[in-house]
Amino acid sequence: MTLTPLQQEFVLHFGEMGSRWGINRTVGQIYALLFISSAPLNAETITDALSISRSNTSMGLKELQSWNLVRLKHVPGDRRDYFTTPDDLWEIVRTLVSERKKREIDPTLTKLRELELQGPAGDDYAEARIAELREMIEMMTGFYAEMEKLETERLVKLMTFGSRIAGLIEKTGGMFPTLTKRK
Amino acid sequence: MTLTPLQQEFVLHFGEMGSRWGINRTVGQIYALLFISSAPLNAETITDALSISRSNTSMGLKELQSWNLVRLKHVPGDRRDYFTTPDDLWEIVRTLVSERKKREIDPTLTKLRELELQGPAGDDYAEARIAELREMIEMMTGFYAEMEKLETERLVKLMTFGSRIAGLIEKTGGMFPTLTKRK
DNA sequence: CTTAGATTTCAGAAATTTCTGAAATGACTG
DNA sequence: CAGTCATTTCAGAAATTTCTGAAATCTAAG
Repeated sequence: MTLTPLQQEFVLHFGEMGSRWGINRTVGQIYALLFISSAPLNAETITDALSISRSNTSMGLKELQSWNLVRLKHVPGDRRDYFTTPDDLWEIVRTLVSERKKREIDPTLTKLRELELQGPAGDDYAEARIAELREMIEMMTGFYAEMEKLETERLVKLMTFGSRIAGLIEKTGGMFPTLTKRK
Repeated sequence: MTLTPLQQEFVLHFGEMGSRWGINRTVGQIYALLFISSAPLNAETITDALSISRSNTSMGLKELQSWNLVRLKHVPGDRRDYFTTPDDLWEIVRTLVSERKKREIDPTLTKLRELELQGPAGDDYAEARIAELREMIEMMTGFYAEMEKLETERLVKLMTFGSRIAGLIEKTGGMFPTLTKRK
């Protein structure tokens, strides 16, 4: 398969960006290619579209699968595996956020709690700082847990009118007295 | 300077995590060390607390400065540079988010717009996909721009009562008619 | 059971990133 | 403006990550 110039440039860009994230260039390229392909692709096709080795493709796909970022499809009468990305961009974003949280945030939260449990270490400042950090992460993950429950439609509304919401808070003292009275 | 076991473990953890982000181990460790130190530290101190080379410390600090994650202080009568992290965790988070946006999101948005301007490339699916992605990123960065304006206090409220807000949207038809009538 | 894809694994090669020590630069002090 | 201390730069060394080709494994079909 030969890529159109548009595809080519898109794929290369995501390869570059991939490195700024935690993922490597090839994985970024594979993902980008699947993302802009209307039909599922098999490993062979990816391999020659990106001019990489077959084994590299295999590892890249494995990595993407471990992130839940690609879907496996089967074409009747063909026993090769075909891959796609979900059509729904929101689904993709949700997956991305949730996986990054799992890998980047959760282990840290666990570690911080662990450190706190080890009890007073005679280093008040460090202890206070760790507690403070843990509390902030807990607040943010708590918020995230709530957001996670919302359907796409409401999330879009929230984002589209985001800022007004904050102003709105001030006007809801009656509904949520604890909300405006706190602190 | 010798680290307490608590500091040691904290620093090592952030070194590890650093790699899962885009930053390297040493940079993560330097940041972690500054974060849990009550007073500003100079390069020499960091160098021997972490057992790394002086030049590595210099490069790490430079990197952290380019991220705006670290503040330079001066101790009267001492001409060495001293470094700290901001006391306010919210400030740190804001910086982090804004820098990551600048490095990870903005260049992609620019690239996508650029690709769209190159005009019809006879690849309808890819073009549609790119437009869709651009729109989503625009919505999210728009939302972010609004959030950025909020003071900490309101942000905390928003996060603490996050989920209820979404429910609230439904009840504000009178205030924001376009909000509930859309689509 | 055998054969023919298809995919995965893995050890080493290649590429990239990180780290170091030495030298260069900068900047304050007497 | 010479001397001292602090910081930065940089070329090469060391470490790590990524990639490849060959071999191993897996799976469906005959």
